[in-house]
Amino acid sequence: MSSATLTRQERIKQRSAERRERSRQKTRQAILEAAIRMFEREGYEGFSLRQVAENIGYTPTTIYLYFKDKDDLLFAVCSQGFTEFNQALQAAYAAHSNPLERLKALGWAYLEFGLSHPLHYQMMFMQRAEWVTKATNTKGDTEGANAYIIQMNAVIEAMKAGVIRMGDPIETTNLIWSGIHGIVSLALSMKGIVPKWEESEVRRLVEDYFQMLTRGLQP
Amino acid sequence: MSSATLTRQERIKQRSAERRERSRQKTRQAILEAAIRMFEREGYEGFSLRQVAENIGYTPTTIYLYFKDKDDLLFAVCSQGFTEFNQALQAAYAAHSNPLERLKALGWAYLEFGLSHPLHYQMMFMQRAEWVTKATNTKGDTEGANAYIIQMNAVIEAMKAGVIRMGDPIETTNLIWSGIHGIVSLALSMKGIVPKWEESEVRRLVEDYFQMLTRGLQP
DNA sequence: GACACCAAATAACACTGTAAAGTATATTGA
DNA sequence: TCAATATACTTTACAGTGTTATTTGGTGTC
Repeated sequence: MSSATLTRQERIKQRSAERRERSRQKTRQAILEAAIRMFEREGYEGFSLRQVAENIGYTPTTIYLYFKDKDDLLFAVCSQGFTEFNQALQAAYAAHSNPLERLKALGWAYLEFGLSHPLHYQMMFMQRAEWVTKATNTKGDTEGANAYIIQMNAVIEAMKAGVIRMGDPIETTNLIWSGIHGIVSLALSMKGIVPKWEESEVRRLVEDYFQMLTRGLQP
Repeated sequence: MSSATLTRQERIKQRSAERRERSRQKTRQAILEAAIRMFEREGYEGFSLRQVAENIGYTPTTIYLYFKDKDDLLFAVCSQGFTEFNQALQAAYAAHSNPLERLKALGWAYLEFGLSHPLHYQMMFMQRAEWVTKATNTKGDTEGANAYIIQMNAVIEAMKAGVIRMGDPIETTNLIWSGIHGIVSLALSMKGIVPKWEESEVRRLVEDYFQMLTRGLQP
C-alpha cells in the first residue's frame, strides 16, 4: 500500500537494502552451519571461534559482525538443538492418543534425542542449562510447542485420565523430567566407562523407571 | 630390622631423603589447597593454573613438578570432593538402622552435598563424571566405603527387609541414583533462573520422589 | 672444595577470545 | 560520471590460557 507512494529511487534503495539483508543472513547462516559442524565434532570444550572462522575462510573477527561473541554463537548452535528437540517431542506426542502411551513415548523420545545428540544434549541440559528458558523465550511464539509445555500437557492429560494421581502439574512434570534427565545425563557421562551404562542397559533402566513411575504415581 | 645393618652415612642419607619427601608433599599439599580455594571461587570453567600459581607465589611451571597437568590437579581437587561426599553418605548410612530410613537419609545427604557444594558437584557428576570410577579406583582400599557401594548396600538391605521389591541391586541402585542426580543437577543448573527450582521446591521434589519410589518399588 | 642433584624460574610456543583501527569494495546522491 | 559514504572484511594487537625445553641457584654428597 505504501509502496505506491515511493519514488523509483526509493524503491530501488529499499530492494537493495533487502538484498543486502538477505546476503547478510546468508553468510550468518553459513557461519552458524560451520559452527554446528564444528561443535558436533569437537564438543563444548573443544569449540573454538578461530577454527570455525578458518573452516569457512573468514578471519576470526568477522564472526563478531554476525554474532555478539562466542557465547552468542554457541547459543545459536544450542538453539538449533532445541528446535530439533522440540520437534522430536512434538512428534512423539502426536503419535499417540492414549495418555499413558504419550507419556512413555515422550520419555523414549527424550532418551533417543540424548543418545543420538550427545554433545548437543550435554550443552543444552548440562553445561548451559540456563539457556533452556532463554531459548524458549527467544524462539518466539511462532515456534509454539516447546518441549516442556508438551511434557506438561501430557502430564495434565494423564492426570485427567486418571492414569496418574492429581497434583501440581509443574511439580509432577519436574519430577518426571528429573528422572529421565538423570538417566540420560548419567548415560552420556558413563558411556564407554562403566559397563552397566551401555545403551541396552540404559533402555532397561528407562523401562524400570516407567514401571516405578506408573505404580508410584497411581491415583 | 634392616636398619641395623646400615652405616651411619646410609642412615643419614635415608632420613634426608625422607625429609625431602615430606617437604615435597607439603608444597604439593599447599598447591592442592590453593587449587581447591581457587576452584571453589571460580568453578570449573574459570579455573586457571596460572592463577593458582600466582596465589601461592609460584611460577606456573612449578605446578608441573607436582602434578602432571591441569587435569591431574583438577582431578585431585575432585578427589577431595569425593572423600567428603563419601563421608557424608557414610554418616547418613550410619545414622539410621531402619532400611527405608537409611535409603531416604542417603537421598537427603546426597541432595545436601549437592546444594552445599554446587561447584564440586557439577565437576564430579556433570562436567567430569568419568572421574567417578577413577576416583574410587585411585583412592585405595583404605578409604573403603565409597558412596556407590554404600547406596547399593542400602538398596540390598531394603530388598531383604521387603521394603522394595527384589531385583538386580546394581540396576535398582542406578535407577534410584539417577532420580536423585536428576533432581540435584537440574536444581543446580536452574537455581536463580527458574523460580520453580528454588531450594524449598527442590526439597519438596525430593519428598515427592521418595513417595513415588516407595510406592513404585513396593514388592 | 668440586661435583651432582634438584627445586624453581625464564623463555618460548601455540593456542584462545576479543577490541580498535585500517582497507578495499560496493552503494549512494549530485 | 564522480565524489562521498556506507558496508564487509582484514590487519594488528592485547591479554590471557596450558605446556615444554632450557637455565639458574642453592643444597647435600663425596
